[in-house]
Amino acid sequence: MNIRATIADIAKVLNVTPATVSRALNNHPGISQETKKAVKEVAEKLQYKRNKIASSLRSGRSNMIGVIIPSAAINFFGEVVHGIEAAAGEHGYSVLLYQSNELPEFEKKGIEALISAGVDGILASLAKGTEDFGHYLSLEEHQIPLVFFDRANDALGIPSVVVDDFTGAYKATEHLIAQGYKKIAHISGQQHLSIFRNRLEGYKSALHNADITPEEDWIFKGNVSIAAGREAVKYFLQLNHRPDAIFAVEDYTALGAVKELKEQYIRIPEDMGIVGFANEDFGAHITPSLSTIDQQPVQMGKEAFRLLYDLMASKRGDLTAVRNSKVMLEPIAFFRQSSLRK
Amino acid sequence: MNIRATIADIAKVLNVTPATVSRALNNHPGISQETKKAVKEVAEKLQYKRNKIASSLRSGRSNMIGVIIPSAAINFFGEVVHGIEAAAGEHGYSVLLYQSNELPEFEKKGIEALISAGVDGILASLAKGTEDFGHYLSLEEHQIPLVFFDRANDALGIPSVVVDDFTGAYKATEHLIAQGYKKIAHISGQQHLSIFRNRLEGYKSALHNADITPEEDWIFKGNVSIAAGREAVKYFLQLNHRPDAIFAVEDYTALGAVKELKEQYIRIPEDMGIVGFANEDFGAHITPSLSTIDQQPVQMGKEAFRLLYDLMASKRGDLTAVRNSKVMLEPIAFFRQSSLRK
DNA sequence: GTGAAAGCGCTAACAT
DNA sequence: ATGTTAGCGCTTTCAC
Repeated sequence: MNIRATIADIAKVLNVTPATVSRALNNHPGISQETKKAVKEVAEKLQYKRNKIASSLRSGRSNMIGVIIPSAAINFFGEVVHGIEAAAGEHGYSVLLYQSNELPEFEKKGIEALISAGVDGILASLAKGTEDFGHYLSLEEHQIPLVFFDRANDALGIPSVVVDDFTGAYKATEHLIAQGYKKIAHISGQQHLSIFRNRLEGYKSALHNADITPEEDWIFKGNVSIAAGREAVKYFLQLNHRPDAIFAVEDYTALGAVKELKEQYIRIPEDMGIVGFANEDFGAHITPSLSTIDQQPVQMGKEAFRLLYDLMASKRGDLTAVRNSKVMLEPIAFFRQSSLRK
Repeated sequence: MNIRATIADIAKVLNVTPATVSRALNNHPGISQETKKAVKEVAEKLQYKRNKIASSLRSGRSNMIGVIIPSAAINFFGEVVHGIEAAAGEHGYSVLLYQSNELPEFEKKGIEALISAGVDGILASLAKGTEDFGHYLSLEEHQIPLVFFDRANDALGIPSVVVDDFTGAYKATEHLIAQGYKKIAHISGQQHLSIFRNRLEGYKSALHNADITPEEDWIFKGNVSIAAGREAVKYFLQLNHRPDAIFAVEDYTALGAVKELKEQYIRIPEDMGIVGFANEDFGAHITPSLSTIDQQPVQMGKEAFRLLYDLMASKRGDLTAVRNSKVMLEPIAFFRQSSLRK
């Protein structure tokens, strides 16, 4: 069986037309059960596999979606992709993956590649540095639906799936307060990404509700990286009113903070409590193990696909229904050694 | 510009035929320079993008390759993918990524999906559990070239790119000997994967060359996981001649060992030296930091693509030239706290 | 150096 | 319930 069987081959065997075979294979309504059965049997016997290329060309749909992630090396995104793949698979969609490597130029190239690969829709999580969204907006012209997950920008009116960052940050901060920490600092991220802004707000709100007025100095605006975590710690340690706890916007930043603190022989959690965000794999393995907020990545992937699926279905129709829709997932707290001093 | 420009549109503007435009765009020899220039200018102006679907259908080539990895969450594979993407991009190829999640069934599904997506070639790294290679061998029937990277099986006669595992293991073991460890154990992996077998051999060889005769007990055959590392340690610790160092087949296994040792209050590296393999991200972050062997993942990805590229080029031609070709990369040692006691 | 014509494999109007 | 026909956009003989 060296050459692939086509619809015509099946048609010939059964003395029907290719159109009938196509319809049978696609479970069209107006085809008799017997014909469907017969067609499928022959297809099986001939090891027929649908030629997606031809199908796409004719139908204008590819049953492929594109996914753009900053980096597959970040565990969280790997998990989201699992969720996406699971949901996509259920609906007969394949997933094309692209890594932006946190670079806007790569993002742009990725989008172009996905467009010309003929994907029916795109799921994306923004690179940290992306501030110009032109390449994303261009998808509209191509009638290719787009859904953001995790790293979204609310101002664009593009549907998104995120964890409830505000609540997550609130929980983290509240927990540090409950552990008896008094001067809780925050290492924040790029403010053009909604998720980072919302975490900052959640942090502020928790302090406010506990009648704590944060010093200006307690908020360090970094760029979300191990290095930023280290810098932030250096900065905090030379303050007059040195903080006694840090809520970091994200686990890698928290990791940088932990490393720096250890090198400076500051005890965690005794002298400084730490909570991160994202529940990255390494958090459970480092010493002390890292408290963090889980973002339900698999669930996030599934929801993101579901949203995109609806958009693709209603493509030429009522887009406004899903416009601006935003799915929020509940964050789950994992408190470990780095913040448990009681 | 809502609807995509086609070759026919360009042809109309220039009063030539679509065939000429196609040839100009593809830099065919028998087309005048002026025509090429004119065509390309109009294409630019009309924002023409080649419809890859149509192109694929007609030419039988898609300029896409598929990559199957066990898990994007394993850092190493993410890096390899970077390398693949870089090399592929240079040659105008896009990359379709599939995660097998270490499950042979998913591997099979992935291959089928990639075939029907019309990829021109496949790069794959085997799932740990894969022992039946039928789905890979079926690619031959489809004339789709295949190259393994990292997790290969030599017996299949399929070209592969791997790090020189023997030498890497040798270096790791030699280093432990140099650090004064006397009873060096090895946690091994599934023996049907060449890389794991070769690491075992490298380990044995280094011991042999140092006139150390390994006890039978010192080799623990695990399944490459954190859990396996823990089990191995439990096993080693109850031996009469308890080992004083462990060379683990891979970093996650080493991590399991480290965790277990720490829980049992056995000091690393004083009482037990540890070396892993793969240079996973977390290795630099845990305490103590993990000694390991880097596999040059980016380079590996680039080489793998290059091999596949050659295979795709010589598709109908002389396949035997590249048959069985095996690229070996030099492993690079990173010795950190977990094995440095001098 | 360029044109004419055919067709990759499939699907979707329009018939019947 | 099925057949007929046409064509998605491109590439590739075969002409000239």
